[in-house]
Amino acid sequence: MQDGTPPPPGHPRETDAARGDAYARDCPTRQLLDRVGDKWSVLVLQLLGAAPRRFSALKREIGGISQKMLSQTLRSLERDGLVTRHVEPSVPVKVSYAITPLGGELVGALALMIDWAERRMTTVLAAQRRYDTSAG
Amino acid sequence: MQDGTPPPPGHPRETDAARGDAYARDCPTRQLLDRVGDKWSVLVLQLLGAAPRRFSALKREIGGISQKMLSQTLRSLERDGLVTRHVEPSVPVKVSYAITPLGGELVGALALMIDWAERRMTTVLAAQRRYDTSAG
DNA sequence: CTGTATCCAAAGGGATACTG
DNA sequence: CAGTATCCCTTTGGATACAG
Repeated sequence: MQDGTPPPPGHPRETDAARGDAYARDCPTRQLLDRVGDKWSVLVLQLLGAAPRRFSALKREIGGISQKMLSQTLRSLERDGLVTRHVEPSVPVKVSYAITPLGGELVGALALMIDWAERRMTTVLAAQRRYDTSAG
Repeated sequence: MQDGTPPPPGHPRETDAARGDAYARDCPTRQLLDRVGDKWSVLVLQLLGAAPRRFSALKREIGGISQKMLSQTLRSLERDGLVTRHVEPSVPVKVSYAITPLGGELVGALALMIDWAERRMTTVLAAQRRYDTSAG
């Protein structure tokens, strides 16, 4: 990586050589994906990005998510400062979640990726089939 | 989801009601994250997005990735049509990987997300610390 | 209604050894 | 050099039961 191959843009510079494990671990992108690359986070963020919702509404709309995972995902997003939690002290209790400004930013930053997925995933699926049949 | 809460933008419409598991499974975003949300794919895509590289170069630059995972990640990206593999029949053999136009598109679509991560992950980390100390 | 706790199966991923 | 195969530990996440 010293003249022929330019480094990829947008990474923590490091002293460049001298260590091998630098690139992966300080990488903010990896830190982000460690948190929202799981099975449900982006889905929840998107829904909350459109409008605040109750726990049960999220559960119903996502469909396929377990109570445990929804709870866990929401707690994680709350911890990250991406969503807020509001408890209405009624009986039974009502809890609603909303996106924070920071979370809204992230949803915005994910928009292009989501767009790409919607336009191109069929192409990817097709490539897979080609690969599987020709090499399979 | 019929008047008060608008649906989030950019999702497969469905017949809307009648099934619970719709939202999650047809979602192209989930399909994408299932493939590139893993530990190494985005990192590899970024590197190859900047310039083609040999297997060993990737291994060295990423540092922390095992041979097995690099191989597996590259195979998966190749299968998805995001990178190409070129074998130079020398002894020992030299294999280099390059991004495809489709893969380049994806790297572009991820740019905003990566940008956000680099600008905001410290904020997220701070939020986590606040959450952890206040809630104990 | 909104969780938490437990149990368990499956997937992810590292270390190591081996191959062309 | 560029993989593949194996072993094995860790993590993820679903099902279920229970609680405020």
